[in-house]
Amino acid sequence: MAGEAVVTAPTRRERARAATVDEIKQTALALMRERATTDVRFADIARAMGLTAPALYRYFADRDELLTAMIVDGYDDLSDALADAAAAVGGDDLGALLMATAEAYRQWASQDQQRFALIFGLPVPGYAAPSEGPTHEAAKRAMGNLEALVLLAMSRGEAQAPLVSDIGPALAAECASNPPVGAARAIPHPTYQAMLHCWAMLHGFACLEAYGHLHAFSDEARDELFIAEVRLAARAMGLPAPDPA
Amino acid sequence: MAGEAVVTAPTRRERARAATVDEIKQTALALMRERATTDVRFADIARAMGLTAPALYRYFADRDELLTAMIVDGYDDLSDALADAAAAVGGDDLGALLMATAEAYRQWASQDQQRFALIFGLPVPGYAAPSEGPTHEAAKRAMGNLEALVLLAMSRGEAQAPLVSDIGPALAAECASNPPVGAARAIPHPTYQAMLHCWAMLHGFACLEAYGHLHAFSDEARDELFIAEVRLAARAMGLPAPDPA
DNA sequence: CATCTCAGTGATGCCCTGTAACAAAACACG
DNA sequence: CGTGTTTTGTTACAGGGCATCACTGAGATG
Repeated sequence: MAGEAVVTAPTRRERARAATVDEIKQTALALMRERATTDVRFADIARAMGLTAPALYRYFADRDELLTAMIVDGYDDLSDALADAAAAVGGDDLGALLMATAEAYRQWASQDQQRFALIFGLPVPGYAAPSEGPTHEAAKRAMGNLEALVLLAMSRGEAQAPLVSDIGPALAAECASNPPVGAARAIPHPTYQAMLHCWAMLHGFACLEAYGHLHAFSDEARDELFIAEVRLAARAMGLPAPDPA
Repeated sequence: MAGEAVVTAPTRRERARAATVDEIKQTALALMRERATTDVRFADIARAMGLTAPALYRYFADRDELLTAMIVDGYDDLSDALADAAAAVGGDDLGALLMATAEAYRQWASQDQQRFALIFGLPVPGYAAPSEGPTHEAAKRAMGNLEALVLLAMSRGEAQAPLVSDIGPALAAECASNPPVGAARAIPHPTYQAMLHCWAMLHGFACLEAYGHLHAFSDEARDELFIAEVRLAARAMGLPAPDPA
């Protein structure tokens, strides 16, 4: 019976539906931010939208399904934020690119604590993340941004030897045979290792700051600290040290 | 009426009560681990203990109160784990001390994901962290361990110049006047900065690993990676590079 | 023994999730 | 325009967790 009209333009109804789905996600996010929690009540979302709770089940089978959708959105948004930041620099200065990407990661985490927690934190109470699912995608994409930077540096001949050159056998084997990220094969292992170092530092800083564990410092001090840390990481990777943004 | 017997030894009843309080927390933790969630149901805890739910309200006014207690315990336990790891090394080798402390942090996060999330993640659903409360304590204590190491290195004359020596004015001012951690005043600012770098890296690695975002690597590769990262951080701080554990 | 305190229970109210049966609006088409 | 279908939303309800209350029984106290 049905099965034909798949490629046609979205009908009026489909557009309305998509808008509602979006409104639900936005409302849920707003509630998360307001309550500083990733634990959203379906009933509250509905109330905030002037609906009754069961209505939402027309759009999401489950509370988990909503969360999954929001997590996927989060991936995309973070990816976009990083890409946009890099694009805004214009492709010239490698150090500036790194700094902009790092700063974008940091900003995103701080301004979107809830989504950051959704993506990188423990699974939300009831939510069981599909194992081997989108979680790995997030990690790969985040790393992918750094990776692109390093590849660019190598192709330009601006990359220098990373600070630590020894590397364990298991890590070397895995990077060569089954690289965790796309083009890892083309990156020298020590450099790859330094990239992971950079990511860990970046992620750690973002977590600590986003969750308020760095609030003993003023905003300015945190900014300075972050810049210095990115410069340090750049040095570890053998990339040119970025200027303070 | 009452108000005298405060310093006396705990009575039989008090001991029983303390034991029950402890059993409740242990049971809750076991359930968290089992279900891979920080969301514990009061009813389930009671069931697991052979009680009915209302009985727990004799010991904790609230689900939040239980969580708060568990968070505080978590701080202490993490602190202890780090201190124990350092103590087990015996005070000789500075590099080994750093490696042991770092490894303890990592281990604790991985083996105790739920408590790690409890301490360093977003506040649990209902729980509103008292601003300026125990959260800062956790951060200070974690940093305190690194701090002690650096101070030890300095007193022994084993500390070298950190890799990045420039430091921003705001950070310098705050370290001097109102140090976020105890003895920061006595530590050169660039070294202090490198310490924070180390902590961020450590925390980031712990988070990524504990929450499964590093599972693209085998256990061995992760071990090697971690060792390399700690050595890199040691170098950044101007400490002697630790041998692989 | 009489009394008091406290751990624990069953019953209860409230709220949230998710399902089911039903009403009404939007749409499709003769 | 009118009729039948799809979609959206509603109310009603079962299931379960949180938290309170009034009550019982056991252990401590005089």
